[in-house]
Amino acid sequence: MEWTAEAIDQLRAYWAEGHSTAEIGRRMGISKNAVVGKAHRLNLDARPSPIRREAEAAERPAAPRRIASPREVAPRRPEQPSAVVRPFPRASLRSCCWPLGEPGTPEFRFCSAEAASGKPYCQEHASVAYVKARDRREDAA
DNA sequence: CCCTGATTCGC
DNA sequence: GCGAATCAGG
Repeated sequence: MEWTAEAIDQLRAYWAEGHSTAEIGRRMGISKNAVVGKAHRLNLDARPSPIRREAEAAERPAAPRRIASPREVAPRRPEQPSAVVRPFPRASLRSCCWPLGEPGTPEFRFCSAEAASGKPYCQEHASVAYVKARDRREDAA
């Protein structure tokens, strides 16, 4: 591509009109790379780029930015969340989550009896939930 | 897979 | 200086 003054004017005009690099390339019969390359060299206003170069961004920050004061700053302990919001106060007091009724109906609820220790179900439902493999044959799929 | 723009680098 | 190749996001 011979960048005559006319060609450069045309590029500037299209660029100023906000055409995409590919569109300018189409109109001028050149590649969009030629357009973007020339635009870059002419220091035309950069378009919002869709990309963000991780490689550069990741390499650069090695440059230490000295903004902190020379004085040493007391180590700041991150504030500990004082209370984690838990749906249940204590694992040991968990209530049975065996479903009762038809899901989606107003009657649907969970058993809510006190769960057997370490299990999500109360004693009664745990006995239903946990079946010895040997006794399960007739229920199997 | 289409689009976008930016950067790189051999020419 | 040029622009294809490549990258990276939509």
